[in-house]
Amino acid sequence: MTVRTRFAPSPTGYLHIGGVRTALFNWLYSRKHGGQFILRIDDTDQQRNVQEALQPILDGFRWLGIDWDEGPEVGGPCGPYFQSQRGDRYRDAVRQLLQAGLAYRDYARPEEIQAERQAAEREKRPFRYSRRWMAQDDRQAAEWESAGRSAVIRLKMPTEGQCRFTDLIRGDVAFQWADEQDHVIQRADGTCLYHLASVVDDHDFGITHVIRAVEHLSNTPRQWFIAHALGWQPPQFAHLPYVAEPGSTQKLSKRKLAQYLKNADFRKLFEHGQRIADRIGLTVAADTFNPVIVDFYREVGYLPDALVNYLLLLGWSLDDRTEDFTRDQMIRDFSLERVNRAPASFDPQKLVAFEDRHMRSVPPNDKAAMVMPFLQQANLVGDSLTDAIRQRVVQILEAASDRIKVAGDILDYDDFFVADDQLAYDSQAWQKRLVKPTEAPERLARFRQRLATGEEFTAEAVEHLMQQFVLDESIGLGQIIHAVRVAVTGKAVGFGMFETLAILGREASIRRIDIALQRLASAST
RNA sequence: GGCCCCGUCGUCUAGCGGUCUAGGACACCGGCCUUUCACGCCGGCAACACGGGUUCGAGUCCCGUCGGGGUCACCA
Repeated sequence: MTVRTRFAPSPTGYLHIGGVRTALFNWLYSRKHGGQFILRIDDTDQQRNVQEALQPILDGFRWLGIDWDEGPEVGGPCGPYFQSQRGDRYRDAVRQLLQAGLAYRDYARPEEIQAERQAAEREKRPFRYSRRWMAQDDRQAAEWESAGRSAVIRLKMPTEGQCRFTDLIRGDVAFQWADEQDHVIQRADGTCLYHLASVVDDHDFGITHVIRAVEHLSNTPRQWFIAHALGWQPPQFAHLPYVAEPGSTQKLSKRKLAQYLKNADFRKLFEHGQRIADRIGLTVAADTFNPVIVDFYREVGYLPDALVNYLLLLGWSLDDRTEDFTRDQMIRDFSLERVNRAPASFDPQKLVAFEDRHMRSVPPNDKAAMVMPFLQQANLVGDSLTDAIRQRVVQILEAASDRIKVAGDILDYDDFFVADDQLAYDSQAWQKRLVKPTEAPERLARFRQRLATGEEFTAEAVEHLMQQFVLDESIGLGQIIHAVRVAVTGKAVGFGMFETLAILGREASIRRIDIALQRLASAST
């Protein structure tokens, strides 16, 4: 039998990182076994604009390189893949359940159920609905209806024995039927609920393995019951541990951003992203610009492969040392047996380490392509890219090497793209390197004269020049280099000084030093 | 509270009865390198929740305790 797995997001407008991991494991499992991965949209309870709320999710998966064989935008033989369009199918199933006597029409009012529940609580016994308003036949139903009542359909769950099944991750599990409820599967208005819909879809789509978060483990008995009641063999189940908060064992939530920001590592991750977002004028939407949501990583220029690689290792491992996986390797090596049972907490530092490592292996031209949109959005380069700009970007990338961890980090080197007289100076660096050392301006002026001489203006040539200058002045390299750096980049830190000057070129370097000297002169008068 | 799940360094994990004085990675702390920031290299700190069993032998099996978490909808 062909392996068929699925991921069933509800259209909420954002892709949660825990959801991505679940989807990834499903995708990997299907790819590993030469099967299919299906995307189904759980919009049974959605009144909002589904398409609009779905787009970010589909975009997220595409960006991550998690493709689906059937589902929205690609179709497939089992469609429609939107639950909102499958109501008739669900109602057929409910009818079948009713006929088989495994579901019933319940005419209880919500407050009546509530009263029973409270009574049970008061008496400290587990609640289970009495079936007081279960219609025995059509006559009784008609009677209650004429009394102004309406019916929901409930499952007629077993009251004794247990539900047993083998979970591919957790092993044998058992639940007492007596602890289960007669869950509602269809509302009075005829719409059906998640559990029913999910079981019907899994069957209709030929899903063989349901790989989902452990939150669903306790839902499994009722779904198991529905499947059997409909005469179907339930799929295999595999319940993944949830992804926990940084530094905690609680489930990661997209609603607790403010709380997570108290965690230093999480905050650093967020603020780094936020700086980039500010620079490109990204209107930061509070509910999606959040490291718990995938959009965050795409917007600031993370590598999808790094995110995926990190997520892969959150709850799964191959052995005691392998950490870096290409897509092919992860497909080859993935297995449910090696999924962990304990929750794994989201560690921003480790994610960044993966990003860093993956970024190192990106060829310069690819990196340039990644970085270009950020320069454009920050208005540092125009929409049409000239060869000169491309060349400069590649030079910067080479000089910066692994200092650029995410594509948006290119903005740390904005000084290479602004006009010489528009350069912004870090005031602390300015003070420390140009104002406080009283001899700095004059020395800088002398160095500027040297820069104007010589033939070539390569990094090597500039280095030579500076070494000679230091000898002649009988000073250490540090006594000139910092002043030059602040003068030409405005910043206290950067990559190699000689590369910096070479990329800037002789003309701009000299002009920037002149501008800095003028500023110094006018400030001291 | 009922039911269920989980419990190895700060974090992700390896470990499927002896080779574990518990291995790797990230982080952290030193040192080296160095024009800054990084990188790199070298070194270091750091864990089997606890208590009983079983066994010649337990991180590994069993029971209990404690701790953490999930879930208990006419949400998905």
